Amino acid sequence: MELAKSFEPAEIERRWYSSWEDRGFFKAGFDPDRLDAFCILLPPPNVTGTLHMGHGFNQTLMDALTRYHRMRGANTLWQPGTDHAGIATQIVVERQLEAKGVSRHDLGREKFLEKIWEWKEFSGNTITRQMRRLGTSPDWSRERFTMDAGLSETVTETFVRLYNEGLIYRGKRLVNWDSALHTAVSDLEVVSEEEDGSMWRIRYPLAGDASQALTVATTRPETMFGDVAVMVHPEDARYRHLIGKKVKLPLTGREIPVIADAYVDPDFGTGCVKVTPAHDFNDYAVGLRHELPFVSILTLDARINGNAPEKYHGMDRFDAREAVVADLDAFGLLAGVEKHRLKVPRSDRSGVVIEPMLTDQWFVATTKASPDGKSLAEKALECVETGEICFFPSSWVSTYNQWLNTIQDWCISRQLWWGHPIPAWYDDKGNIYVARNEAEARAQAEQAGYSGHLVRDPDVLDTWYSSALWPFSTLDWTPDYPIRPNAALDLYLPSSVLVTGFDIIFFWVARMVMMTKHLTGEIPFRRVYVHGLIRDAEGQKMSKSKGNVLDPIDLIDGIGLEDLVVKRTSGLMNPKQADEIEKRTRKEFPAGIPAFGTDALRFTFLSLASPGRDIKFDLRRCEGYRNFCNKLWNATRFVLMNTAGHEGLDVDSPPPDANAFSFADRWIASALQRAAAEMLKQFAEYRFDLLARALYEFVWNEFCDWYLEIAKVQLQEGNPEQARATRRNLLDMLETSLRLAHPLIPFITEELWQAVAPAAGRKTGESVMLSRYPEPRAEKIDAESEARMSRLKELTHACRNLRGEMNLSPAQKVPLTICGDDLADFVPLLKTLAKLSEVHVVDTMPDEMPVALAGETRLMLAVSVDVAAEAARLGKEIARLESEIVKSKGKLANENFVARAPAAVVGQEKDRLAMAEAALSKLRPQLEKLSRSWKG
RNA sequence: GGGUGCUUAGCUCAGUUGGAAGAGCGCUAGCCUUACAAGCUGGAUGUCGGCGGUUCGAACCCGUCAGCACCCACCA
Repeated sequence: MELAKSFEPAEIERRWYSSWEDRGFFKAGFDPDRLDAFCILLPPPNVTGTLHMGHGFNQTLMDALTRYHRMRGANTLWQPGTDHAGIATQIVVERQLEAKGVSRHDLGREKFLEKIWEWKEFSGNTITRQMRRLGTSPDWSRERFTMDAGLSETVTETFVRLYNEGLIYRGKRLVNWDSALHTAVSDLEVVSEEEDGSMWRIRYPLAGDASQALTVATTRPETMFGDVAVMVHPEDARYRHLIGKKVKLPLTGREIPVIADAYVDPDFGTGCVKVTPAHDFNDYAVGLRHELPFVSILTLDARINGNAPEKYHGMDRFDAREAVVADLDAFGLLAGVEKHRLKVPRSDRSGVVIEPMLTDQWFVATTKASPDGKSLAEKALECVETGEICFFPSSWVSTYNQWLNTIQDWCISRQLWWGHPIPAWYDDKGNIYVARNEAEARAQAEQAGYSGHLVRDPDVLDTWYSSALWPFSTLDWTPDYPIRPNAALDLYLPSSVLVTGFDIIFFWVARMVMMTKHLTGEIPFRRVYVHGLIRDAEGQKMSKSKGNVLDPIDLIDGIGLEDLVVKRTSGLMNPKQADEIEKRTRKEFPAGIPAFGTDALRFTFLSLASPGRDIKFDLRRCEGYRNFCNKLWNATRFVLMNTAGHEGLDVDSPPPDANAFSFADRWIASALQRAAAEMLKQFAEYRFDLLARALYEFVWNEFCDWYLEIAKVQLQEGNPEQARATRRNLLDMLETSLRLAHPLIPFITEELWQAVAPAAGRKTGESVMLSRYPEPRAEKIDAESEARMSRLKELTHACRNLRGEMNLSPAQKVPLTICGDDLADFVPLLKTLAKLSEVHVVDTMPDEMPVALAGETRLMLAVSVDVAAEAARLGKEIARLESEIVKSKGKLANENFVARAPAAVVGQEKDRLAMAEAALSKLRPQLEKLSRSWKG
């Protein structure tokens, strides 16, 4: 098999993925003989979405883990699937209809849902297709969708259970209302940003005495029609005498009481607060405390309703604000207005200002005790507290705890059409029947003595409700498990590790723990690995509107500048940004983006995955790791070129004579074991950055830089048995390295392994995926060979350094004279590594120049020398040694140091001093001789 | 208001029980040395954010200040 001269990823990737998938290599393992089970849940991406860098990163980590455990022989399941993403998907399809001038209401619910299903069918494979480009290895045959029949049944079943346990309830509550999307949203779906606004001061005249007035301060004057009180601090001397009196609500004439509540901060605003319980969360609490009425003054699309004076009916809330202010001013009731920075709550999805709105909604009671005595939140806290679930890095525990300790009930109903319908039916009188289906609901109603018409609740559930069930719903959980057997649940719940970004710890992680623990009694996963966000090279979040989005597929395949510009500037919400984005893109990527291939991209993600950090994605890193792939590629070419056609290299042929292996052969085997052990350790600790580095350093810095060069010498100068040993060792090291690297860079390793493994005597036709991950073998660690190797490296560096300092051309081979014991093994290697014409080992050094030191060994290159430059070089070195000696002596003279530091540290210091003094004693005479010859 | 993380070479970042600071990229000098110019060899570069403390010894532990980023709650 001939390898191309350089690594060309595109064709390789195309070939291998389908071969793996077709041969069923990703399928979940159910082998009872295997001891370990390893399971990862794919955080289900939006079914109609496209892959972004965050997915790429997240999935690369999961795939590395999955491939690793699979190769180590565990039963493995990477459970894939997609999410229906209620609001997001509905918005997309509504926009498409809008473009044709049709609204969802024109179509009606059923037709609209049909349209969404059509869109799902059309675009639903995009993201899973893209995942395949990343080389991911989930069990596609088990792919699930949150709205599959089975998963939907689980949604219904769990809803009914939780309702029957009193953990789901319906009630009229103040909720976050998105007036554009016409739905409630949960607390987590509201984002507050500081914005410029105004604070108006409005006089509320005292009832019966218009000469007196309380001045309230408000940022939302239009809500005054819903005011039911004015409150002051009970101790506030300015207003204490007015508590219990009434004021006249301007523009309406309605009389409302002045109440006292310690919630008021006397130093803020005017110290008088208007109380609007139906449109403000704090006021809502005040209203409950003081048993005030709740007056809602807005319609569901945020227009003024009939509870306000007629003049304002139907006005948009912001128009009403202006009108109210103007009218107050006209009546002389406006006391003033100031600019004011305030946090404005906006809907995460639509961007409109959230309106607290009193509506009937469904909630999960997160802090209410369940029948077994503990609330969902308590159980979720307990799982982490006991260590059943561990976070990596562990610092996320406090975030998790803090949220669960202050959690509010979770609003799970959405006034949308796309999602899981709520399994509740109502009779004429509004009685609720929660049931698995209409027949069951009817039975309940009849039992209650009602036989009339039942109406199903029109709402659907929050998308995150079904996501919270993901750990067991995807494993086809049934209510009668474990009576009804389910091997997948037996083996894969709890899953091993959840790999996710911190942005969904609340949305998803905490809720999975609450629901899974309560409903199945099991934790959903044993570990949570929390990674950072991928940002652009400047550390900015990637977003379409900033035009700084990178598409992982473009990094794999490459993209021309013009295509990239078009991609980044089309479909913008605000087309005005296009020019700026185009300019920046042209500046940042003047030549577009080259094709790096999947393996390079994966290796980059892994290398950047340091814990507790967001990632500034730098294309140059990607380039560096593509080069690494190329290095591996060419190292393989070298090995194959030098082994092809030789006999006795496969593992089944008799092993070479033990002493045919050199210390270098044993050293590289030892180094490989250390690398393998390091990889295992770092896999266990989720230090993907460190394991990528361990591999990189071994392959490039040890195997390629040193061993391959040494192997050249051994092949050329060794006897046939030694050459055979070297060839076997080359194949062995390389074959093992490829297995070691496979979970990180699956495509290139498979391609190369197919050529290397047969040469090494492993069966052909198989896949590196089916091979065993290298277990570190401690007996291969060879300290003596390592010591000899570091000696050789030291000598080589000394020679090269000398050459460099003397400006010798790499082409110029020079003779070396060297003084020391036990150098015989090194001579032939040194000749090649340091480009020497010959090497003389002598007992005493002749008086010639120049001389360098490697440890205590003196070496000399026999070349004519620029005496002045050489004197300067020696002088510099001597000065360095002298300062080292001063430092060491100082330390050793410190009684405290000698007395208190560990013996090993003191010993180390003594050695250091001895070495420096010995070196100095050799260099000083050298410099003297040099100066004499210079003068002479 | 509460909480978290970060600050190390020009850039991006490692530094795992405290023992004389590392990598990649970039820079620089020189090389097409038959695996690789996506490469090889040599070189330069740091008061480890500031200040205090603990210690024989601090990038690392403690305190404090500053800057940056983020999360949660939220003052009408």
